[in-house]
Amino acid sequence: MPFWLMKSEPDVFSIADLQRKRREAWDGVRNYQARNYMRQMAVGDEVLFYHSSCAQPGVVGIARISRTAFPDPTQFDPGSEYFDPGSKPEDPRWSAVEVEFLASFPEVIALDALKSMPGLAEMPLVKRGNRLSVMPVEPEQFAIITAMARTRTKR
DNA sequence: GCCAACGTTGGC
DNA sequence: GCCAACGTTGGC
Repeated sequence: MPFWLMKSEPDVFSIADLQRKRREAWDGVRNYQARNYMRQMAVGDEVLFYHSSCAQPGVVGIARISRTAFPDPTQFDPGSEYFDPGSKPEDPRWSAVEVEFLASFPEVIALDALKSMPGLAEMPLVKRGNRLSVMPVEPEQFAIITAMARTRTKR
């Protein structure tokens, strides 16, 4: 089962928001590489939920894909900040998926901690200058991060 | 708020 | 198709 990591600014949409709403469309992605990854997602894929552009950036929980890629409605909405006048309804440029809440970690797995793990060195997330907001995660990497979350819970 | 890194745009 | 200018991301 494939695994992914998706970034969200908690001021805009946090893991607590997802927990409360249970399911939410993941829209507004306007990067082709990220979009292409979203189009590869399958129902049941697990997602590391990452908080970015905040006081403590890091992985904060787990979500699950509950609907595969569909045309992102915000691209056709002139009132949306994600409106894309170049995208045509007959040939939508941008995709969204739907995610479902699975778990919220009791503590943030901080970016610092992720950077210090040798097994995570190949993740785009920890590489300098990388800004990708949706990325695949190797099963081994997913296991390391969820184990970090469990270790923290026990202390 | 700063700024490095990177993606996109648009003139040529 | 090149590439400079510009905009955005995201950690700090």
